[in-house]
Amino acid sequence: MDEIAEAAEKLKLLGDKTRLTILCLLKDREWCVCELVDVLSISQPGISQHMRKLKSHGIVNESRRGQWVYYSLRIQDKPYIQAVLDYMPGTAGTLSLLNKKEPGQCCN
Amino acid sequence: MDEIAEAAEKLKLLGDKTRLTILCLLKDREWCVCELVDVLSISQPGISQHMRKLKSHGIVNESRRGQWVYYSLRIQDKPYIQAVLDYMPGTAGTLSLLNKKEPGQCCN
DNA sequence: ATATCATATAATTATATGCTTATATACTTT
DNA sequence: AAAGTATATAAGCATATAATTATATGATAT
Repeated sequence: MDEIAEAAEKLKLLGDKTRLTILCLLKDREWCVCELVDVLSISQPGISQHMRKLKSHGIVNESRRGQWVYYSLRIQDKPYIQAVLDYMPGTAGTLSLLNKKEPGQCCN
Repeated sequence: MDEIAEAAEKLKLLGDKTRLTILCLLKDREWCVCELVDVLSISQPGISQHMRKLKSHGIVNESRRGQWVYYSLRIQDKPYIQAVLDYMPGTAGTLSLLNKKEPGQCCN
C-alpha cells in the first residue's frame, strides 16, 4: 500500500467523532475502558471496538493491569497524527465539550 | 457543532484515498476536472462528487474558466489540514505513485 | 440554432461503518 | 470453586459511503 493510501486509512480512523474524542482524552494521560464508558455516550462494547481499531493501526498502546485495560497514545512515529492532535483540545477541554467531569474511581 | 466534531468531519474527508490523492495533486497547482479524470482511475462523475464534497467543506476553491472548472486548495485557515498535507507528497510524487505523467492538454 | 465538449446531478448498487444486544473471556475476591 | 467485575467478541441492523451508469446543465464553436 502506498504512502497516500496508508495515510488515508489512518485519517479515516481520526475522522470519527467518537474516536477523535477518545484520542483527545488520551492526549494528557492514559485512560481505561471503564473511564471512557463513563464519559462517552456509547456502550462498553462500542468503546472496545473503537479501541481495537485504534490499536490494530498502532495508534494506541494497550496495557492490562489487574482487571483493567489502559490505553495510551502511540503517535511518536506518526507526525501528521501528532500535528492534528496538537490542534485539538486535551483532556480537560474535551471533558468540558462533553459536559462531563473527570470520571470517578471506577478502576483502582 | 463542537470543535472535535467539526475536525472529525473534515478528517473524514481526508480519509478517503481518492480524495487525499486529489488534495496531494492540488498542493502545487490548480487542476481541472478533466486532468483529474485523466490521472485517477475513477469516472468523471466520481471526481465531480468528490470535488463537491471538498468544496462544500471549504477545502477547495472552484473557478470556472471557459468550459473548464479548476480547483485549488483553500486551506490557509485550516492549520491541521495544512499540517497533514505538509507530510504528503506533492504533485510530482503523487503522479509517480499513480504511475502517471502530467496529463496532456485536455483543457486550454 | 445545433453540435460538441466539459462538468454536474440523479438514481442505483454494493460495501463499509458504527451502533446495539447478547454472550464469551479474563482477572479478582471470597 | 463460585461469584463478581471488567473487557472483548459475535451477530444483527440501520445508515453512510463510494462507485457506476444515465441524464441534465453549461459553455463554445460552427
